Amino acid sequence: MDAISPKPPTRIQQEKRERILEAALDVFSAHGFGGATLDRIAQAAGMSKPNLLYYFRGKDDIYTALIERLLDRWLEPLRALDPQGDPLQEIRAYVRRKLEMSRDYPRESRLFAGEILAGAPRIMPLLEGELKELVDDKAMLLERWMAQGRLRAADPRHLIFSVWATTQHYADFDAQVRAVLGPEWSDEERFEAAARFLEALFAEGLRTR
Amino acid sequence: MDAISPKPPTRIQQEKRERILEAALDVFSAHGFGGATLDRIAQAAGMSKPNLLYYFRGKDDIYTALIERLLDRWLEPLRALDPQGDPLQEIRAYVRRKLEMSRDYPRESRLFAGEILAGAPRIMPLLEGELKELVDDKAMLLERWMAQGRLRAADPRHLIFSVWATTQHYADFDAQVRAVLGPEWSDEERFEAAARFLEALFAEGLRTR
DNA sequence: GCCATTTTTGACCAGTTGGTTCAAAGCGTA
DNA sequence: TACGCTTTGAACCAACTGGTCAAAAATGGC
Repeated sequence: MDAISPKPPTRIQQEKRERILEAALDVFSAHGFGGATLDRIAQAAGMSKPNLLYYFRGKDDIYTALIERLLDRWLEPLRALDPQGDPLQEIRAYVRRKLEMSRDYPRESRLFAGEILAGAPRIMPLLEGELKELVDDKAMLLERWMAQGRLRAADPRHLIFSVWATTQHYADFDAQVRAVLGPEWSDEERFEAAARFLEALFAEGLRTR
Repeated sequence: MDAISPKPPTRIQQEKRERILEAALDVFSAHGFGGATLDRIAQAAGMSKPNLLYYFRGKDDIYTALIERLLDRWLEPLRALDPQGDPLQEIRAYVRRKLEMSRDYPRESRLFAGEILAGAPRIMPLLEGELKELVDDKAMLLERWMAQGRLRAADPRHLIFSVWATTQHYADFDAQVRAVLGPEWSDEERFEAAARFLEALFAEGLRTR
């Protein structure tokens, strides 16, 4: 008897769960939790609804599985902030990595944004635990850099917020960004212009004179 | 016969519509369009559902009425950017006003964010029209200031995006901000710290050396 | 090829949703 | 008081929702 893992998932189970999560990411990120339906997710995954419910207990189960899997990847860029590196270069690299994530994983960003927008009812413990600890840790690092005069003195947590806000904006508010810029900008041009602007803003805004 | 306005709305009609919109703002901003129900809005407005539907044609009608009414107030701070003023002071004031709106009208901000997040299906024409025109206009003003050397050269549209993103973050992602900062910050302290940080970031980031 | 297990599906269900019906109840005005 | 118009709510409806069930199909070890 194996109490911990009575039945190791088969290859087909993993594949199907993966296909479902991929489809659910599409649907949830486009319509929100309330606007998404199991039928739609099942159709997008190319299977029947009962079949989908054979692999997941229900709508909430799929949703939470998606979000939990997300958080790790989402925090990776902040984790990579290196205490040994040059402060301004580290922040610049952080901004760039975060912006790349908005470009490469916009659906994930929107899913996350929708959850927070609704008050984060399903992941509040994660935010108050794992996320807060990481931010507290990196805030201390930033404060150290500021005390050493290698970075302009400023509230480190609000600095982190502003990086999140500015970079995720290009995924979460993509519709607005496109509408305002007009159709004459390609995806690459938009990304490059945003990267240039944000790197300069933070570099100049945080450089000690 | 009055073709334009065959029946001027009575005082009671205006009051009831107002009460409904107020209640709908509560419900829509908290649960999103899909998650909101007419019953809930009717209950929040203190009336029966058929009564509510006597004043509005349907769920969409309420939602669009809310959003359209919003846009004007939302753009006011950007409109107030004064060509005669001092560039850095104008931007600083713009950031402060926008942040005050996040503090004073968080439900409106979240409603708007939800709409954009879903791809702005109902207000895309407004974004491509009114909003784009205003941004184009103010971008020219910023470019003029930059050409005069009164502001660091940078992409003016992405500058506007970054002001939107950083300030609205405190309304739209309020749940996350609170979770990360912890309970020991009062609303005023949070707002003051955010204002200080953002004003400094943009002032230093855009100042010519 | 046989059998137990896993995977898939069509049919179905109870609850909720946006929206309607219609008759009763206000309400201003003469 | 009597008349028309506005306002209200109980009951109702069709469509859709998340979720179930039992039986069929596919799979895999022997």
